[in-house]
Amino acid sequence: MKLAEAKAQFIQTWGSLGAQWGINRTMAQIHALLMIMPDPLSADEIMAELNISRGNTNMNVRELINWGLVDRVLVPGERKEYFTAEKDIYKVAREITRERKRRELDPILKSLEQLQELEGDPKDKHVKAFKESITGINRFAHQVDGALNTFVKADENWFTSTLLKLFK
Amino acid sequence: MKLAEAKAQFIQTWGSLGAQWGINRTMAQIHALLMIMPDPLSADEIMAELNISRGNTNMNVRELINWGLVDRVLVPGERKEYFTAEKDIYKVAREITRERKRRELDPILKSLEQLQELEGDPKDKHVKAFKESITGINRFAHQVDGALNTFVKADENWFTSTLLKLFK
DNA sequence: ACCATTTTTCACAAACTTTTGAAAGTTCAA
DNA sequence: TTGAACTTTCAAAAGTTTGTGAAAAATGGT
Repeated sequence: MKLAEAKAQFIQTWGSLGAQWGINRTMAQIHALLMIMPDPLSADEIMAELNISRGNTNMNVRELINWGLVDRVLVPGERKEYFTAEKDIYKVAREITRERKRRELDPILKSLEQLQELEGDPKDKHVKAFKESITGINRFAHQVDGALNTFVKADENWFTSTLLKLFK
Repeated sequence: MKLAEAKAQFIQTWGSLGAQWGINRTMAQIHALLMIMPDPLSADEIMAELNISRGNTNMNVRELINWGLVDRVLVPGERKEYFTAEKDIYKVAREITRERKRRELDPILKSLEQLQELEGDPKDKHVKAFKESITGINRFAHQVDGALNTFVKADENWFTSTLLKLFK
């Protein structure tokens, strides 16, 4: 397989992955492109590589910067802005986890806490079933929250140190 | 908070959660409804509770059955079909994980294996950067695959006892 | 201050997804 | 075999998301 072909396949695979995860396809493709490029790219270069419009490029690059996945790079003596992506996939995974947790899990935890305050006859089987569901989901959500917090805070050696603990 | 209100809030929260995760909103709402109801519901009852059409109900209930999240229940002496959802959230999480892994992670692993076979001058920095990216992502993807497999196969107490200890 | 270059915005168009409801299909008891 | 009860299908409508490109705004060198 040639580089150009492999690049195209990777960009397209990462793109559909993003789409399945509720992330805009173009955003994921720009991210893929920047991850495999050794040097930063300008907006025009991204437009040319992916065949997308200026507006689209601008919007999605900005969103990637919001997520903390892409950085602006200023090349001395150049007016243009360049963009680059974190290449360590573990760091990328942690950034994405942190951001999704904040946007998705945190609001759910809040809603679940509220729902615990349900008043009603505990002998009513509808009330009972509801309370049991919410309690179970809440407990699970807190466990996930704890695990994700640990992952987000973990440093590079987390996996290694975890393995060590396992074998003790 | 009254039961009806709490129910509505839960259904709507679970629904947006689903939407963010690339699952159809109605499908997630039907799932939420069935999780909190003590007894199975018929298609007509689902239609009435959620204010949706017959076709929509049918389509999404079938999809939930495909995912293994909802079961058909036949009530003796009744012609109608009833539907019920698994109420143990850990089982639900495992079903969803198994299904999403199959649909999403497995194809990515395949694509990554292919991309490892890239030929090209190892001194070319583009080739070098690409290979390094793919190798890192591939290693990470395999770790995730392993972790998810363990989770999917786990029994009810695995999450609490093992994972929690690991992360502490 | 001016102008050339670059970035951002935004109204609209295109593509895609979801929902509806009526019609067709199936099932089963009599 | 019939018809009432129920389920499934499907084409069209509604809704949502994404992408475009031209215009406006910002920037920085002279």
